[in-house]
Amino acid sequence: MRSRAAVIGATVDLMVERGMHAVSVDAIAERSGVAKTTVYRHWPTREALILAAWYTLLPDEHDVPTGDVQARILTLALAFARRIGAPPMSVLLPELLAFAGRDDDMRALYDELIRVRGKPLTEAVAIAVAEGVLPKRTDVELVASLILGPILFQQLIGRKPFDEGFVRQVVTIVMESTLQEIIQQSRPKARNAPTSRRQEQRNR
Amino acid sequence: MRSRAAVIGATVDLMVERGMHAVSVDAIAERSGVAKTTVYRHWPTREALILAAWYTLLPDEHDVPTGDVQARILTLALAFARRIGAPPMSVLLPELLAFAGRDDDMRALYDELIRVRGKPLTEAVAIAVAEGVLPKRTDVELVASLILGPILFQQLIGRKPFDEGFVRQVVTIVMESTLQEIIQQSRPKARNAPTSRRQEQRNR
DNA sequence: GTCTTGCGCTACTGCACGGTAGCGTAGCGA
DNA sequence: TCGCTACGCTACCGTGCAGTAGCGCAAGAC
Repeated sequence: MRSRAAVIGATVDLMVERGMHAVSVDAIAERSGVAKTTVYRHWPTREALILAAWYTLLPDEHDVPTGDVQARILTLALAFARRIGAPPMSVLLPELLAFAGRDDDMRALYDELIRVRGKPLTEAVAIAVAEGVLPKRTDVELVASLILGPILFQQLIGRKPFDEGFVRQVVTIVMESTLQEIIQQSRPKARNAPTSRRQEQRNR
Repeated sequence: MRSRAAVIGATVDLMVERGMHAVSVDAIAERSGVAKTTVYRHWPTREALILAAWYTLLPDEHDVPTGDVQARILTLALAFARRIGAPPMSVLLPELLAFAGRDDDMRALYDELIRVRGKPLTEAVAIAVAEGVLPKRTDVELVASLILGPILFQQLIGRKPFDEGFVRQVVTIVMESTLQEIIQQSRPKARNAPTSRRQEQRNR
């Protein structure tokens, strides 16, 4: 049983270095110093091993930061930025995303990751609403997207390094926006419909 | 020369279906009805073929929408949302992102994609600034991130379908925000520094 | 002592894949 | 008619890789 950790560790390392699809069991055995046969004694297939390695990367159900809501939201946004901006996540997240579209197990793993990672922030936003920091009827999910989206875009798409000032700025803009009446659940539930046409020409 | 198009087409199809890394030359030959040897007469290696197929997916330097700036920005945001929300991009973008971190050719391809795709929006935002729709000294890149980020987040990370109302809402919030004094190039250039500490406690 | 657990090692099968060699041929312009 | 271009086809090589078989060994439990 003492070989499991070594194998999982080597697997994660190799996934980051070469990509999930390019990790061979032979390479894992060599890197970990564990015999290939022993690897197969613990996991039935290569896929199962990769999946198991991935699950060790999921966070535990959490050390939520303390302090007032504003500070908490900022802390969570900074943590998110730091995490997706550096290995292993900066490398593995796109791959996981790609595989989640094709493999059911990876899809389940991904959903779990999003669920666990997303909860603290949406909860914090909900508390902000409850405490009156954000107006009633605020669309919690929308606010989360408005905060995390730009950070994701800058770092993952723009490949810019982590920038604390940028994160602070985004959080401030979203939280302080006096147009928050718009950030509400008032829009029609119609998804993908050409119907919605409410807030057009508001040009000055 | 009449076989090139068939080969490229089959390559793109297979990339979407199986992922870039899982496309074999044998499969391409079979799918396209072109002999494997002929494939190698046009492209020296598998990698070169994959890259060539990718380059056909880049947009031409553009049909920029017309109309006033506000409408133009909205149109561009909607186009972005539609594109990344559906195949082939919904599947291929994460893979390209992953490979761009490891392969120099893919990196160059990716940079080109971002450059061509990103230009119209940043230009439109710049025009909006010039015309006074957005305040002077607005940080153009920041505004672009604030618009595209949430859309990307919703669709790619959240795996939500395209939602026109959502896109409209995001654009409206960013464009109409009266806190736009903050959306400016005033923050220090210090990247990654623990220095910036300007807009903390603004709690009410 | 002996039994069990966990592991190492060598050797092997089967297969998919990248890439090449060699030969044949349909079409087209001069 | 000649020759050139673009292509098809069959066959092949080498290699890397998933997964298996079989044997042996050390250490702790009892």
